[in-house]
Amino acid sequence: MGIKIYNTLTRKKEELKPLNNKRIGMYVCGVTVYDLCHIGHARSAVIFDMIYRYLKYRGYIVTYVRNYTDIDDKIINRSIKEGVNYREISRRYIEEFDRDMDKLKIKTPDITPKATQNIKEIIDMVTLLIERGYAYNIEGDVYFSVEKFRSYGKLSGKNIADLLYGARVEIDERKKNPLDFALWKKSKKGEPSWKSPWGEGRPGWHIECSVMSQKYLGDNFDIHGGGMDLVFPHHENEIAQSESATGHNFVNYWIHNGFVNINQEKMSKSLGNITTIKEILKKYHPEALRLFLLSHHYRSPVDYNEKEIEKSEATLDRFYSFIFNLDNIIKDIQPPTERVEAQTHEEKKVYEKVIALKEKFISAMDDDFNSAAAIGYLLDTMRMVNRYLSNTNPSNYNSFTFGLVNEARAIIKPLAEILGIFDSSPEIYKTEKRNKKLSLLSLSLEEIESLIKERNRARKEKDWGKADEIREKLATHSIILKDTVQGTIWEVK
RNA sequence: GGCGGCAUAGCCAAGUGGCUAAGGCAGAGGUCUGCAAAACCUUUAUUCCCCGGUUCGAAUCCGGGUGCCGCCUCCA
Repeated sequence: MGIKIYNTLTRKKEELKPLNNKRIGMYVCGVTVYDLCHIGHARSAVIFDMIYRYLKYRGYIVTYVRNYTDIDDKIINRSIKEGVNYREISRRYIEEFDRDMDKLKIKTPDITPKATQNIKEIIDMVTLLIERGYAYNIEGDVYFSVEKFRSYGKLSGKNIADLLYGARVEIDERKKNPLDFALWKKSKKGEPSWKSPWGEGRPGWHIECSVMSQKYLGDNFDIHGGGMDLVFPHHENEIAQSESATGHNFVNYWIHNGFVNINQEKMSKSLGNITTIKEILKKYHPEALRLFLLSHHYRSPVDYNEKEIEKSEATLDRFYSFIFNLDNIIKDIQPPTERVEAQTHEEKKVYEKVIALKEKFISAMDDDFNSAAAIGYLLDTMRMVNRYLSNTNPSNYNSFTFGLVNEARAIIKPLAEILGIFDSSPEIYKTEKRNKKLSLLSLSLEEIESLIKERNRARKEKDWGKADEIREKLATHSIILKDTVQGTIWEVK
């Protein structure tokens, strides 16, 4: 059994059958670069990054295209507001986007085209659509005629009559149908514009994705993705444009990710609850955000709040402690050359659990990328190994123990890499997390360390009162102390 | 008005016809510790919004009800 994908077009889970054997073309709508990216963008990026990584893990050769919409009303509005060229706005926010993606460990897609670099191709497709009778020019504005495309509405499950009935669209008397959408917009004075057969203007929003996907992936390709909200009208319009232009089927599998709410409310400018990636990463480790997002099925709506991401952070801590323990156990040991058979009932149980992880993980991911279930299996395995280790006296560790630990590490590592979490070394993770938290504190590193020294002097003299006093003082600054055999270590809560 | 989705423990969440209803957080008990913390172990839903039906068997399928949400306007 291969990978099954929920296809928005058919509303069913379907087995993935690529057009070209092991090759897969995947296009995901990127961002309009007019502002900082928020957690909703992060979700889409993380989800499709996970899908991209997983498809590659399963042996597919994926060509992943994600565009930048770098010309649009919103960009123009912002440039007018700030009194700078629109290119300055798009350049700035592309940079910000790339920085966010980098921090979230999003793999860079194979191709990241920009709309403004494809103006010639856009004009060509609009010309073709006019020639074929699907589009018409009115005083320099070119519209797509939805009535000409027979299956308009097939992706979103709507039809033209229903859409018109409840429509809140502005009526433009010049359009043949109120639902007709712009392929090319005549530019106003001072706006960015390109020469075209219809006069100076710029592309509409939908046409760029039709053009860029076709250019890099061909007339018909495998996967097209984006946020749930893009189903209508954006993706519906893409289908209309592309299928009208080529005369045949456009995309085989449509994948859409669910939305992120903030404290049970929809994110919106008017509510003032837009939570940017930047803001979140100031306080929390990027892997905590990834884990939070991937712990929910990609199609479900997700409610973001600080309590939830702190839970994810706690899980991450636990996981890295686990890896740290494993690493310590096998640190000074030569890896066993022969697999040692499990002897006791308990050994057999834990060994089977470890060996079964990979298959379970894959079967969860094969089933419409169920990363939440996959993470569950990972944590379940972790608990089983911990149980075995806690029931075994370190002095009784034998070649089975070392073999088991080795095997567990070898199985977990590549699976964690698919999710982009549990992927770092425990030391790096700890340092990154500590530095992040420390930057939010009023205490400096030196102050903390000198207080710890003072406390340890008091402890030596068994002055518990003073020692506890210092510990509490640090606690009020969110510094948690742990007295271990190796000495006192500290962490920022 | 049209189209679509969701409802599983205190909370988050997987599971869509049959093995003990994953996993996480919080709670309780324990190991460790000067006391803690962290880490680790154990434990926590006879039941899946309600009512009816199909079936040998339903959280899962069907019908009805209730509640929540999304899209139809720029939006990831």
